[in-house]
Amino acid sequence: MARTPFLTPSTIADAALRLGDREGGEAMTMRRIAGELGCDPMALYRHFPDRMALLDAVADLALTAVPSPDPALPWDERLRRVADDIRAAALAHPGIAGHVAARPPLAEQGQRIGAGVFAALGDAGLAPAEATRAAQALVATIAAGLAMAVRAGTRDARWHQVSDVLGGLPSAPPGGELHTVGSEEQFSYTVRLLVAGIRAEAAGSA
Amino acid sequence: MARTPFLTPSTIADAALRLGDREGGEAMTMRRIAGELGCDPMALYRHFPDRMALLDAVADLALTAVPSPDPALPWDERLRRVADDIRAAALAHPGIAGHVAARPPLAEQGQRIGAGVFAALGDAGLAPAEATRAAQALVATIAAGLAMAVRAGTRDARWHQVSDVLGGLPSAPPGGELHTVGSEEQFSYTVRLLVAGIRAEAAGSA
DNA sequence: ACCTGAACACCGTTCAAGT
DNA sequence: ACCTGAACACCGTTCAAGT
Repeated sequence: MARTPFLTPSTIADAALRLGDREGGEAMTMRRIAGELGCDPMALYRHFPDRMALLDAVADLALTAVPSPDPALPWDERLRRVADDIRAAALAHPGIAGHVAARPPLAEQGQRIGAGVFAALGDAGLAPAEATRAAQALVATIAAGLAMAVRAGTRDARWHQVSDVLGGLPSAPPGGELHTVGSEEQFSYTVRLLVAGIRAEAAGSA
Repeated sequence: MARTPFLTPSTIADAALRLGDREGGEAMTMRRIAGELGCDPMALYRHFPDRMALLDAVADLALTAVPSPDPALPWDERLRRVADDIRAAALAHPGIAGHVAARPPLAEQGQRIGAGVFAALGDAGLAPAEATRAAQALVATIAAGLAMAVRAGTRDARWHQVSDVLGGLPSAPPGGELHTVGSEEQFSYTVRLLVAGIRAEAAGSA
């Protein structure tokens, strides 16, 4: 009676995302996802080769909320916005955010967003080969910032020590000025640094 | 007879690192680390509160090979070198490299290296509060590049698709020019972009 | 003080059937 | 074609003893 009539990759990913939202990332086991759907754990293996592939699909699903970069905006604004949007979309689903950070999705949504990033870098004046490298750098940076946010937001107290460690060094600033590790401000700052580097690169090769 | 007389955090971390080097990261379970030492798995809990804390110690141990940045060098050269050195030290121990990337060590070695980074950023002309933010950005970038290298180097075929995906976009470069995801070149390029951004930031606030 | 051993409450995944 | 159920080979960790 607790069984759903259909089982598709999409209904499975939906159920897993829902479960992760409700009970956290560690709850997303094959057994408990199956429980959410009212089916046997093994039924999932008909639609995904293994657990990682299932989580990849959930991660991609979470990125549907990210708008495609608007070509009417300046390229640097587009890059900064897409970074913020990816961060926000991932953190809206804390259960899968860690997976998004650890394995940037390359499925449907990932490719859509990647194309927007690539176009923005082209408009920045980078040649295709440079744009590819810069896109990888940007993906890595977004992933890293997101990973920090995920851990800072959950129970990794170690991350609060980063500020303490740096703050304890000679000539450190008064504590109040520190940006929290994983904060939106710190994320935006890092992306801004990278975008400034891209601008310098584009100017250098122009 | 297969038992070691002493069990200390240091001998445990050594054994775990050795095991990881020999049999890979997944082999570093409490049970198998204990097997390497010839002791009961529960004996490890007398020296570490849980598995994560043990792996943190192993990760920090792997960073002993990273030289402290040489203050005689220009600040940007110092930053680029320490990034390369961290990457090399982590990849020299593939079993723990993923953990270094996922949880940048904050213990003894991490603090030593962090102090060197902070000093270099001060020499770049950044005020302490800015240097703290930039140091966090650099740590995030190194961690992200390292994470890419770890996955590209092991069995995550998905990562080779990144180039394919970007390469399949309109106006993509000829395939041969692409830097492999996770390569040393791509890592250095990303760090270089960030350092260029830091330089721009320092110039702007000078 | 330090280590052990059995047990608890789980995992992902394979395999042989079921309908 | 699609799903099930039992089983395999593991996990991290708690708890009550041992020496």
